[in-house]
Amino acid sequence: MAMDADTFSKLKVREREARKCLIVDAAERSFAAKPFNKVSMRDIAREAGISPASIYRYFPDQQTLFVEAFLRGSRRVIESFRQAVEENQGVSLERIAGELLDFLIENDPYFRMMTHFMLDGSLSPALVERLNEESRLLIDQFDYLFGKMNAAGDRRLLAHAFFSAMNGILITFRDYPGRSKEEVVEHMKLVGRVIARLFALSIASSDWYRGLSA
Amino acid sequence: MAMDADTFSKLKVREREARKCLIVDAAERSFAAKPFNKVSMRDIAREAGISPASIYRYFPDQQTLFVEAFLRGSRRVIESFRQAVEENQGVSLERIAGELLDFLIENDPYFRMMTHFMLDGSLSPALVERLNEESRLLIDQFDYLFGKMNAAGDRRLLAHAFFSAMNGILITFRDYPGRSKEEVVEHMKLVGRVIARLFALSIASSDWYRGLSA
DNA sequence: TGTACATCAGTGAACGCGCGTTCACTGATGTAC
DNA sequence: TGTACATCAGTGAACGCGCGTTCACTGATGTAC
Repeated sequence: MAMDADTFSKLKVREREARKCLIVDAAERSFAAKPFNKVSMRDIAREAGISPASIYRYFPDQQTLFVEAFLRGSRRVIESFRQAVEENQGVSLERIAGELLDFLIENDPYFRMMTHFMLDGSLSPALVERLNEESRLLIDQFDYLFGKMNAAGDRRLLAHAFFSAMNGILITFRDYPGRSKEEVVEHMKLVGRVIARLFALSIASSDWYRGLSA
Repeated sequence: MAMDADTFSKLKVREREARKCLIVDAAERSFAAKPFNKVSMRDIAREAGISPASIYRYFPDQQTLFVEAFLRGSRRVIESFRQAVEENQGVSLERIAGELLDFLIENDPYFRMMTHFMLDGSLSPALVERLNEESRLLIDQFDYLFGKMNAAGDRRLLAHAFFSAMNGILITFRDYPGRSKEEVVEHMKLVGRVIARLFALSIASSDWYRGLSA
Protein backbone atom coordinates (compact mmCIF):
# COMPACT_ATOMS: atom_id res chain seq x y z
CA MET A 1 0.00 0.00 0.00
CA ALA A 2 1.39 3.38 -1.00
CA MET A 3 1.67 6.24 1.49
CA ASP A 4 -0.63 9.11 0.76
CA ALA A 5 0.84 12.57 0.28
CA ASP A 6 -0.05 13.70 3.77
CA THR A 7 1.79 10.92 5.58
CA PHE A 8 4.71 11.46 3.32
CA SER A 9 5.02 15.17 4.04
CA LYS A 10 4.69 14.49 7.76
CA LEU A 11 7.57 12.10 7.50
CA LYS A 12 9.64 14.77 5.81
CA VAL A 13 8.85 17.21 8.59
CA ARG A 14 9.86 14.59 11.13
CA GLU A 15 13.12 13.99 9.36
CA ARG A 16 13.81 17.66 9.35
CA GLU A 17 13.10 17.82 13.08
CA ALA A 18 15.49 14.93 13.64
CA ARG A 19 18.25 16.80 11.84
CA LYS A 20 17.58 19.92 13.90
CA CYS A 21 17.88 17.73 16.94
CA LEU A 22 21.28 16.46 15.84
CA ILE A 23 22.52 20.02 15.60
CA VAL A 24 21.26 20.79 19.08
CA ASP A 25 23.03 17.64 20.28
CA ALA A 26 26.25 18.91 18.77
CA ALA A 27 25.72 22.28 20.42
CA GLU A 28 25.26 20.55 23.74
CA ARG A 29 28.49 18.64 23.35
CA SER A 30 30.30 21.85 22.44
CA PHE A 31 29.01 23.61 25.54
CA ALA A 32 30.31 20.78 27.66
CA ALA A 33 33.76 21.11 26.09
CA LYS A 34 34.46 24.80 26.53
CA PRO A 35 33.09 27.98 28.10
CA PHE A 36 29.71 28.76 26.67
CA ASN A 37 30.64 32.18 25.36
CA LYS A 38 33.53 30.74 23.37
CA VAL A 39 31.51 28.20 21.44
CA SER A 40 31.22 29.30 17.80
CA MET A 41 28.99 28.20 14.98
CA ARG A 42 32.05 26.61 13.41
CA ASP A 43 32.62 24.57 16.58
CA ILE A 44 29.11 23.26 16.53
CA ALA A 45 29.26 22.48 12.82
CA ARG A 46 32.49 20.55 13.31
CA GLU A 47 30.93 18.66 16.20
CA ALA A 48 27.90 17.82 14.07
CA GLY A 49 30.01 16.86 11.06
CA ILE A 50 28.43 19.40 8.75
CA SER A 51 29.42 22.75 7.32
CA PRO A 52 28.69 25.95 9.25
CA ALA A 53 26.42 27.12 6.45
CA SER A 54 24.20 24.10 6.93
CA ILE A 55 23.22 25.19 10.42
CA TYR A 56 21.48 28.15 8.86
CA ARG A 57 19.15 25.80 7.05
CA TYR A 58 17.69 24.94 10.45
CA PHE A 59 18.20 27.97 12.69
CA PRO A 60 17.88 31.61 11.67
CA ASP A 61 20.78 32.70 13.85
CA GLN A 62 23.09 31.79 16.67
CA GLN A 63 21.01 33.13 19.53
CA THR A 64 18.01 31.05 18.53
CA LEU A 65 20.10 27.89 18.41
CA PHE A 66 21.73 28.62 21.77
CA VAL A 67 18.45 29.29 23.47
CA GLU A 68 16.88 26.19 21.99
CA ALA A 69 19.79 24.08 23.24
CA PHE A 70 19.61 25.67 26.66
CA LEU A 71 15.90 25.21 27.08
CA ARG A 72 15.97 21.58 25.99
CA GLY A 73 18.70 20.81 28.48
CA SER A 74 17.31 22.74 31.37
CA ARG A 75 13.92 21.15 30.96
CA ARG A 76 15.59 17.77 31.26
CA VAL A 77 17.45 18.78 34.42
CA ILE A 78 14.39 20.23 36.07
CA GLU A 79 12.27 17.23 35.21
CA SER A 80 14.86 14.87 36.70
CA PHE A 81 14.93 16.91 39.85
CA ARG A 82 11.17 17.03 40.05
CA GLN A 83 11.05 13.25 39.91
CA ALA A 84 13.76 12.95 42.54
CA VAL A 85 11.76 15.15 44.88
CA GLU A 86 8.65 13.09 44.23
CA GLU A 87 10.42 9.85 45.01
CA ASN A 88 11.98 11.20 48.19
CA GLN A 89 8.89 12.56 49.86
CA GLY A 90 9.87 11.74 53.42
CA VAL A 91 13.57 12.38 53.03
CA SER A 92 15.52 15.18 54.67
CA LEU A 93 16.13 18.55 53.08
CA GLU A 94 19.82 17.79 53.39
CA ARG A 95 19.55 14.79 51.11
CA ILE A 96 17.52 16.72 48.59
CA ALA A 97 19.96 19.62 48.60
CA GLY A 98 22.67 17.12 47.74
CA GLU A 99 20.48 15.77 44.97
CA LEU A 100 20.01 19.23 43.47
CA LEU A 101 23.70 20.03 43.65
CA ASP A 102 24.48 16.74 41.96
CA PHE A 103 22.05 17.50 39.18
CA LEU A 104 23.42 20.95 38.60
CA ILE A 105 27.03 19.80 38.77
CA GLU A 106 26.40 16.98 36.34
CA ASN A 107 24.70 19.40 34.02
CA ASP A 108 27.22 22.11 34.54
CA PRO A 109 26.95 23.56 31.04
CA TYR A 110 23.32 24.46 31.65
CA PHE A 111 24.05 26.01 34.98
CA ARG A 112 26.83 28.03 33.42
CA MET A 113 24.59 29.12 30.57
CA MET A 114 21.87 30.19 32.96
CA THR A 115 24.30 32.24 34.99
CA HIS A 116 25.84 33.69 31.90
CA PHE A 117 22.46 34.71 30.53
CA MET A 118 21.54 36.25 33.87
CA LEU A 119 24.73 38.25 34.20
CA ASP A 120 24.98 39.28 30.61
CA GLY A 121 22.05 41.63 30.65
CA SER A 122 21.77 41.77 26.87
CA LEU A 123 18.90 39.34 26.55
CA SER A 124 15.54 40.02 25.03
CA PRO A 125 12.82 40.43 27.70
CA ALA A 126 10.95 37.45 26.28
CA LEU A 127 13.97 35.26 26.84
CA VAL A 128 14.55 36.61 30.35
CA GLU A 129 10.97 35.66 31.09
CA ARG A 130 11.52 32.12 29.82
CA LEU A 131 14.61 31.76 31.95
CA ASN A 132 12.71 32.92 34.98
CA GLU A 133 10.00 30.42 34.27
CA GLU A 134 12.62 27.69 34.49
CA SER A 135 13.89 29.05 37.80
CA ARG A 136 10.35 29.20 39.07
CA LEU A 137 9.86 25.52 38.33
CA LEU A 138 12.81 24.73 40.56
CA ILE A 139 11.67 27.09 43.29
CA ASP A 140 8.25 25.43 43.14
CA GLN A 141 9.87 22.19 44.21
CA PHE A 142 11.31 23.77 47.33
CA ASP A 143 8.08 25.53 48.06
CA TYR A 144 6.38 22.16 47.97
CA LEU A 145 9.07 20.60 50.17
CA PHE A 146 8.84 23.30 52.81
CA GLY A 147 5.13 22.65 52.85
CA LYS A 148 5.78 18.97 53.54
CA MET A 149 8.14 20.01 56.33
CA ASN A 150 5.44 22.16 57.90
CA ALA A 151 7.55 25.27 57.66
CA ALA A 152 6.09 28.28 59.41
CA GLY A 153 5.65 31.65 57.70
CA ASP A 154 6.15 32.52 54.05
CA ARG A 155 7.27 29.32 52.35
CA ARG A 156 7.83 30.97 49.02
CA LEU A 157 10.33 33.24 50.69
CA LEU A 158 12.09 30.25 52.23
CA ALA A 159 12.19 28.61 48.82
CA HIS A 160 13.76 31.73 47.33
CA ALA A 161 16.36 31.80 50.06
CA PHE A 162 17.21 28.14 49.71
CA PHE A 163 17.37 28.16 45.95
CA SER A 164 19.61 31.21 45.80
CA ALA A 165 21.89 29.74 48.45
CA MET A 166 22.35 26.61 46.32
CA ASN A 167 23.12 28.76 43.29
CA GLY A 168 25.67 30.65 45.35
CA ILE A 169 27.44 27.48 46.37
CA LEU A 170 27.88 26.44 42.77
CA ILE A 171 29.25 29.82 41.76
CA THR A 172 31.46 30.40 44.75
CA PHE A 173 33.35 27.14 44.97
CA ARG A 174 33.59 26.34 41.31
CA ASP A 175 37.23 27.35 41.05
CA TYR A 176 38.39 26.34 44.49
CA PRO A 177 42.14 26.49 44.00
CA GLY A 178 44.39 23.53 44.49
CA ARG A 179 41.64 20.96 44.78
CA SER A 180 40.59 18.16 42.54
CA LYS A 181 37.19 18.14 40.90
CA GLU A 182 36.03 15.50 43.37
CA GLU A 183 37.15 17.49 46.37
CA VAL A 184 35.38 20.56 45.06
CA VAL A 185 32.15 18.63 44.59
CA GLU A 186 32.54 17.18 48.08
CA HIS A 187 33.00 20.63 49.55
CA MET A 188 30.02 22.03 47.67
CA LYS A 189 27.84 19.25 48.96
CA LEU A 190 29.11 19.72 52.50
CA VAL A 191 28.28 23.42 52.40
CA GLY A 192 24.92 22.53 50.87
CA ARG A 193 24.22 20.20 53.75
CA VAL A 194 25.15 22.87 56.27
CA ILE A 195 22.65 25.25 54.77
CA ALA A 196 19.97 22.58 54.54
CA ARG A 197 20.62 21.75 58.19
CA LEU A 198 20.30 25.36 59.29
CA PHE A 199 17.02 25.65 57.41
CA ALA A 200 15.68 22.42 58.81
CA LEU A 201 16.51 23.43 62.36
CA SER A 202 14.71 26.74 62.29
CA ILE A 203 11.84 26.83 59.89
CA ALA A 204 9.32 24.89 61.91
CA SER A 205 9.20 27.59 64.55
CA SER A 206 7.81 31.05 63.98
CA ASP A 207 11.04 32.59 65.28
CA TRP A 208 12.52 32.80 61.85
CA TYR A 209 10.15 35.38 60.46
CA ARG A 210 9.09 37.38 63.51
CA GLY A 211 9.57 41.08 62.77
CA LEU A 212 11.23 40.37 59.48
CA SER A 213 9.07 42.43 57.14
CA ALA A 214 10.67 44.80 54.69
CA MET B 1 67.63 74.27 45.69
CA ALA B 2 67.88 71.79 42.85
CA MET B 3 66.37 68.33 43.10
CA ASP B 4 68.85 65.53 43.14
CA ALA B 5 68.64 62.79 40.55
CA ASP B 6 67.00 60.34 42.89
CA THR B 7 64.05 62.59 43.81
CA PHE B 8 63.64 63.36 40.16
CA SER B 9 63.45 59.79 39.03
CA LYS B 10 60.99 59.01 41.84
CA LEU B 11 58.80 61.82 40.59
CA LYS B 12 58.86 60.35 37.12
CA VAL B 13 57.86 56.97 38.48
CA ARG B 14 55.02 58.62 40.35
CA GLU B 15 53.82 60.38 37.24
CA ARG B 16 53.87 57.12 35.38
CA GLU B 17 51.82 55.53 38.13
CA ALA B 18 49.35 58.40 37.94
CA ARG B 19 48.86 57.82 34.24
CA LYS B 20 48.36 54.12 34.79
CA CYS B 21 45.76 55.06 37.33
CA LEU B 22 43.90 57.21 34.80
CA ILE B 23 43.68 54.25 32.46
CA VAL B 24 42.30 52.07 35.22
CA ASP B 25 39.78 54.82 35.99
CA ALA B 26 38.67 54.75 32.37
CA ALA B 27 38.39 50.97 32.48
CA GLU B 28 36.23 51.26 35.57
CA ARG B 29 33.90 53.69 33.88
CA SER B 30 33.67 51.42 30.86
CA PHE B 31 32.75 48.43 33.02
CA ALA B 32 29.99 50.45 34.61
CA ALA B 33 28.60 51.33 31.20
CA LYS B 34 28.32 47.93 29.53
CA PRO B 35 28.66 44.21 30.24
CA PHE B 36 32.19 43.48 31.26
CA ASN B 37 32.89 40.99 28.49
CA LYS B 38 31.94 43.53 25.84
CA VAL B 39 34.37 46.21 26.92
CA SER B 40 37.21 46.46 24.40
CA MET B 41 40.62 48.11 24.57
CA ARG B 42 39.31 50.67 22.11
CA ASP B 43 36.42 51.49 24.47
CA ILE B 44 38.79 52.09 27.34
CA ALA B 45 41.14 54.16 25.21
CA ARG B 46 38.23 56.32 24.05
CA GLU B 47 37.08 56.74 27.63
CA ALA B 48 40.60 57.74 28.69
CA GLY B 49 41.05 60.06 25.72
CA ILE B 50 44.11 58.29 24.38
CA SER B 51 44.86 55.91 21.53
CA PRO B 52 44.48 52.16 22.04
CA ALA B 53 48.19 51.70 21.39
CA SER B 54 49.03 53.91 24.35
CA ILE B 55 47.45 51.49 26.79
CA TYR B 56 50.16 49.02 25.89
CA ARG B 57 52.79 51.42 27.25
CA TYR B 58 51.34 50.73 30.68
CA PHE B 59 49.86 47.26 30.58
CA PRO B 60 51.28 44.25 28.75
CA ASP B 61 47.88 42.98 27.73
CA GLN B 62 44.13 43.21 28.25
CA GLN B 63 43.87 40.57 30.92
CA THR B 64 46.41 42.30 33.14
CA LEU B 65 44.58 45.61 32.86
CA PHE B 66 41.21 44.02 33.59
CA VAL B 67 42.50 42.19 36.61
CA GLU B 68 44.25 45.30 37.92
CA ALA B 69 41.03 47.27 37.58
CA PHE B 70 39.10 44.52 39.28
CA LEU B 71 41.52 44.19 42.16
CA ARG B 72 41.64 47.90 42.83
CA GLY B 73 37.87 48.09 42.98
CA SER B 74 37.35 44.96 44.98
CA ARG B 75 39.93 46.01 47.54
CA ARG B 76 37.95 49.19 48.04
CA VAL B 77 34.71 47.27 48.52
CA ILE B 78 36.26 44.80 50.91
CA GLU B 79 37.92 47.51 52.96
CA SER B 80 34.62 49.37 53.29
CA PHE B 81 32.96 46.22 54.42
CA ARG B 82 35.72 45.45 56.89
CA GLN B 83 35.25 48.85 58.47
CA ALA B 84 31.50 48.40 58.61
CA VAL B 85 31.96 45.12 60.44
CA GLU B 86 34.38 46.76 62.86
CA GLU B 87 32.00 49.58 63.65
CA ASN B 88 29.06 47.24 64.14
CA GLN B 89 30.64 44.83 66.57
CA GLY B 90 27.54 44.16 68.64
CA VAL B 91 25.08 44.35 65.77
CA SER B 92 23.08 41.46 64.38
CA LEU B 93 24.18 39.25 61.52
CA GLU B 94 21.02 40.38 59.74
CA ARG B 95 22.12 43.98 59.71
CA ILE B 96 25.58 43.04 58.51
CA ALA B 97 24.21 40.85 55.72
CA GLY B 98 22.24 43.88 54.56
CA GLU B 99 25.41 45.93 54.68
CA LEU B 100 27.29 43.42 52.51
CA LEU B 101 24.50 43.21 49.98
CA ASP B 102 24.40 47.00 49.79
CA PHE B 103 28.12 47.15 49.16
CA LEU B 104 28.01 44.53 46.46
CA ILE B 105 24.97 46.04 44.77
CA GLU B 106 26.50 49.50 44.77
CA ASN B 107 29.66 48.06 43.28
CA ASP B 108 27.86 45.84 40.85
CA PRO B 109 30.53 45.95 38.14
CA TYR B 110 33.01 44.30 40.48
CA PHE B 111 30.61 41.67 41.53
CA ARG B 112 29.85 40.95 37.90
CA MET B 113 33.52 40.76 37.06
CA MET B 114 34.20 38.39 39.88
CA THR B 115 31.43 36.09 38.78
CA HIS B 116 32.51 36.30 35.20
CA PHE B 117 36.09 35.42 36.08
CA MET B 118 34.90 32.52 38.17
CA LEU B 119 32.63 31.13 35.47
CA ASP B 120 34.96 31.74 32.61
CA GLY B 121 37.56 29.20 33.60
CA SER B 122 40.21 30.56 31.24
CA LEU B 123 42.21 32.50 33.81
CA SER B 124 45.84 31.92 34.61
CA PRO B 125 46.28 30.04 37.91
CA ALA B 126 48.10 33.02 39.42
CA LEU B 127 45.12 35.26 38.78
CA VAL B 128 42.68 32.68 40.07
CA GLU B 129 44.74 32.63 43.24
CA ARG B 130 44.55 36.41 43.57
CA LEU B 131 40.79 36.34 43.11
CA ASN B 132 40.48 33.71 45.75
CA GLU B 133 42.56 35.79 48.12
CA GLU B 134 39.99 38.53 47.77
CA SER B 135 37.16 36.12 48.50
CA ARG B 136 39.07 34.88 51.49
CA LEU B 137 39.27 38.39 52.90
CA LEU B 138 35.50 38.59 52.83
CA ILE B 139 35.07 35.15 54.28
CA ASP B 140 37.49 36.14 57.06
CA GLN B 141 35.05 38.82 58.10
CA PHE B 142 32.28 36.31 58.55
CA ASP B 143 34.59 33.90 60.28
CA TYR B 144 35.37 36.68 62.75
CA LEU B 145 31.70 37.54 63.16
CA PHE B 146 30.68 33.96 63.85
CA GLY B 147 33.42 33.94 66.48
CA LYS B 148 31.85 37.00 68.12
CA MET B 149 28.50 35.25 67.99
CA ASN B 150 29.95 32.23 69.77
CA ALA B 151 29.00 29.91 66.96
CA ALA B 152 29.54 26.24 67.72
CA GLY B 153 31.48 23.93 65.43
CA ASP B 154 33.50 24.82 62.36
CA ARG B 155 33.18 28.57 61.92
CA ARG B 156 35.08 28.63 58.69
CA LEU B 157 32.50 26.27 57.24
CA LEU B 158 29.71 28.54 58.43
CA ALA B 159 31.49 31.49 56.87
CA HIS B 160 31.73 29.61 53.56
CA ALA B 161 28.05 28.80 53.69
CA PHE B 162 27.01 32.33 54.52
CA PHE B 163 29.25 33.97 51.94
CA SER B 164 28.13 31.68 49.15
CA ALA B 165 24.49 32.22 50.08
CA MET B 166 24.95 35.98 49.75
CA ASN B 167 26.60 35.50 46.37
CA GLY B 168 23.69 33.36 45.31
CA ILE B 169 21.18 36.03 46.22
CA LEU B 170 22.92 38.56 44.03
CA ILE B 171 23.05 36.20 41.09
CA THR B 172 19.59 34.77 41.39
CA PHE B 173 17.49 37.88 41.75
CA ARG B 174 19.48 40.19 39.55
CA ASP B 175 17.04 40.01 36.67
CA TYR B 176 13.84 39.61 38.62
CA PRO B 177 11.32 40.33 35.89
CA GLY B 178 8.80 43.11 36.07
CA ARG B 179 10.28 44.80 39.11
CA SER B 180 12.03 48.09 39.53
CA LYS B 181 15.63 48.24 40.59
CA GLU B 182 14.57 49.36 44.06
CA GLU B 183 12.14 46.48 44.45
CA VAL B 184 14.82 44.01 43.39
CA VAL B 185 17.26 45.42 45.94
CA GLU B 186 14.55 45.25 48.59
CA HIS B 187 13.84 41.64 47.77
CA MET B 188 17.52 40.71 47.81
CA LYS B 189 17.93 42.27 51.21
CA LEU B 190 14.83 40.54 52.52
CA VAL B 191 16.13 37.17 51.39
CA GLY B 192 19.50 38.07 52.87
CA ARG B 193 17.87 38.78 56.20
CA VAL B 194 16.01 35.48 56.11
CA ILE B 195 19.25 33.60 55.67
CA ALA B 196 21.01 35.64 58.34
CA ARG B 197 18.11 34.90 60.67
CA LEU B 198 18.25 31.18 60.04
CA PHE B 199 21.98 31.20 60.72
CA ALA B 200 21.61 33.24 63.87
CA LEU B 201 18.92 30.95 65.25
CA SER B 202 20.89 27.74 64.87
CA ILE B 203 24.59 28.25 65.07
CA ALA B 204 24.97 28.70 68.82
CA SER B 205 23.85 25.13 69.45
CA SER B 206 25.84 22.09 68.43
CA ASP B 207 22.79 20.71 66.61
CA TRP B 208 23.83 22.23 63.34
CA TYR B 209 26.94 20.16 62.81
CA ARG B 210 26.19 16.89 64.58
CA GLY B 211 26.87 14.01 62.25
CA LEU B 212 27.55 16.33 59.34
CA SER B 213 31.02 15.18 58.32
CA ALA B 214 31.77 14.42 54.70
C1' DT C 1 9.67 4.32 -20.51
C1' DG C 2 12.35 8.68 -20.87
C1' DT C 3 12.58 13.61 -20.23
C1' DA C 4 12.06 18.09 -18.34
C1' DC C 5 11.36 20.39 -14.24
C1' DA C 6 10.95 21.42 -9.00
C1' DT C 7 12.56 20.89 -4.43
C1' DC C 8 15.79 21.09 -1.12
C1' DA C 9 19.91 19.41 1.87
C1' DG C 10 24.38 20.59 1.83
C1' DT C 11 28.64 23.21 0.92
C1' DG C 12 33.27 25.97 -0.15
C1' DA C 13 34.39 30.30 -0.50
C1' DA C 14 33.87 34.64 0.59
C1' DC C 15 32.21 39.10 2.99
C1' DG C 16 32.45 42.45 6.41
C1' DC C 17 33.39 43.33 10.96
C1' DG C 18 35.58 44.12 15.43
C1' DC C 19 38.95 42.51 18.11
C1' DG C 20 43.80 42.42 20.61
C1' DT C 21 48.00 43.73 19.49
C1' DT C 22 52.30 45.50 16.96
C1' DC C 23 55.15 48.61 14.40
C1' DA C 24 57.49 52.38 12.65
C1' DC C 25 57.38 56.82 13.55
C1' DT C 26 56.98 61.83 15.76
C1' DG C 27 58.05 65.03 18.96
C1' DA C 28 58.97 66.62 23.46
C1' DT C 29 62.26 66.66 27.18
C1' DG C 30 66.54 65.83 29.47
C1' DT C 31 71.75 64.98 29.38
C1' DA C 32 76.73 65.37 28.21
C1' DC C 33 80.33 68.04 26.88
C1' DT D 1 76.34 78.66 24.82
C1' DG D 2 75.15 75.26 21.13
C1' DT D 3 75.11 70.55 19.52
C1' DA D 4 74.66 65.68 19.38
C1' DC D 5 72.50 62.07 21.55
C1' DA D 6 69.22 59.31 24.69
C1' DT D 7 64.81 58.54 26.58
C1' DC D 8 60.24 57.86 26.33
C1' DA D 9 55.05 59.13 25.92
C1' DG D 10 52.08 58.91 22.39
C1' DT D 11 50.03 57.58 17.93
C1' DG D 12 47.90 56.23 13.05
C1' DA D 13 47.96 52.59 10.44
C1' DA D 14 48.18 48.17 9.84
C1' DC D 15 48.34 42.95 10.85
C1' DG D 16 46.28 38.70 11.56
C1' DC D 17 42.59 36.39 13.37
C1' DG D 18 38.09 34.41 14.31
C1' DC D 19 33.60 35.44 14.17
C1' DG D 20 28.48 35.32 12.35
C1' DT D 21 26.55 35.11 8.27
C1' DT D 22 25.57 35.00 3.05
C1' DC D 23 25.89 33.44 -1.65
C1' DA D 24 26.13 30.92 -5.73
C1' DC D 25 26.40 26.47 -6.67
C1' DT D 26 26.09 21.01 -6.76
C1' DG D 27 23.77 16.96 -6.62
C1' DA D 28 20.33 13.90 -5.04
C1' DT D 29 15.48 12.86 -5.06
C1' DG D 30 10.77 13.24 -6.39
C1' DT D 31 7.02 14.67 -9.82
C1' DA D 32 4.43 15.34 -14.21
C1' DC D 33 3.41 13.78 -18.52
